[in-house]
Amino acid sequence: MRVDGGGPPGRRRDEPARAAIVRAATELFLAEGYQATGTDRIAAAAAVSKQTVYNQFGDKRRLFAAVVLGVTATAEAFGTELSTVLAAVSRPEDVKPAVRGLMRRWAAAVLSPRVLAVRRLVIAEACRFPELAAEYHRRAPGATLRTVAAGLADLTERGLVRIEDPEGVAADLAFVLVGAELDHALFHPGAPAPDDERLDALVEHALQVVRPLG
Amino acid sequence: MRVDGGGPPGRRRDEPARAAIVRAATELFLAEGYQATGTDRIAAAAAVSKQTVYNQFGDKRRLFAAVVLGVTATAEAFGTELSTVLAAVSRPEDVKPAVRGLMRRWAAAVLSPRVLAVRRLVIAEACRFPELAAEYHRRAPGATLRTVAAGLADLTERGLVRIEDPEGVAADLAFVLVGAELDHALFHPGAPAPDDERLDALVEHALQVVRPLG
DNA sequence: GTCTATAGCAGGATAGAC
DNA sequence: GTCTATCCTGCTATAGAC
Repeated sequence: MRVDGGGPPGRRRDEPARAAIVRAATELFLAEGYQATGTDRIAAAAAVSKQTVYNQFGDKRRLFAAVVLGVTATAEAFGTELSTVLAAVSRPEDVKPAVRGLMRRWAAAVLSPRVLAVRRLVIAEACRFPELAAEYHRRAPGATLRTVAAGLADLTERGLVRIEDPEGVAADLAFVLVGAELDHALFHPGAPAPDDERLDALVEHALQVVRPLG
Repeated sequence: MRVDGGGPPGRRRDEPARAAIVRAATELFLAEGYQATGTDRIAAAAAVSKQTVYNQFGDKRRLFAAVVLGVTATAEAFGTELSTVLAAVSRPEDVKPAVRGLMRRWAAAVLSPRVLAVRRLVIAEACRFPELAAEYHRRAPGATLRTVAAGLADLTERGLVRIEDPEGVAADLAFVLVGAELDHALFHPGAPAPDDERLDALVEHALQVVRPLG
């Protein structure tokens, strides 16, 4: 068990180096890919020496793991935001607006250029980093899906909606909502993200198709 | 304009070399990825010299393009099969079994290990080969979707079903059918393909969710 | 822990004989 | 067109001084 501040005072000084390396590596990996990004360029972008990278992470694979697991933090933050929104619903007439807003932010997040780039990166290296890919999937898209399912189950328990299979409905909702756009975007990097009108249309369409919420 | 047989007789003899190289490169790219596969290993696997690879394709990028466009042939064959099946439906009571069979084969194809590997490969290189990725998407998943939409429109015109938005229904059908499995499989290489029971369950679920076909 | 310098190796692409 | 042999560049990872 480690207690913050229990170590020598100088120890916290090396965190900026690690953080700078992770930040630089994240941007480069997302832009150029894992294999095409040399440790030289990562070190230069982080303004440290190449050896510092190896001292901090041991090898390039572990740096990659740190990068991938690092970007899941935003997904976790998004998940807690989702559950907060759904937990705040108390009247039946508030369900629909809340779900609408939730889906809109969900779609915008999944289809954002950065999240798409992360998906491409992890999928690209899934064969070489199978456990890492599985862990990313569990932490990011999987966690969001489970959060939405839990929220729907909670709404059902509180009598605000009537959904028998929350996991199934959450999955249907997700893939009717963003499936086509996500599929297209993965193969069209650089294509513009959906604008506000498009996002609204996606939400309306999904609510129309997935009956228990329409 | 080129006429087959118009060239010197010896010309057709170099097609086996090209084909062998494409076959070998396809297997290696799918298994190891584009960047991780050296031209040396491709040449060895094709039982030709490395120089022959460069004589035939100029550089590695063009070989990659030949590989990716080559694997779309099976998708095109699948598309013609789909339209044949739907065009053969003549009685209203034959629609549902035909659609069921179609969806089953569709799901099995999309979730097959080989097609998944192709998806990972093309997505992995989408940033470096944007036009190629777009062309693959147009020829393979896009073409299948358009074929299904055209089939649904044809069934509607012949009064066998009543679908107002064939493109939309085809897309919803596709992503409710395979969206979750596809998403999971892309991040879990080596995971077993869905068995027959699972495929049947996917089909039933999709038919239940997408109303115009249930 | 951090730097400069370098080992060791594999990659894509080419030269030149046949 | 096909082969063998080679060039050169870039990579990951390490050595050794401070």
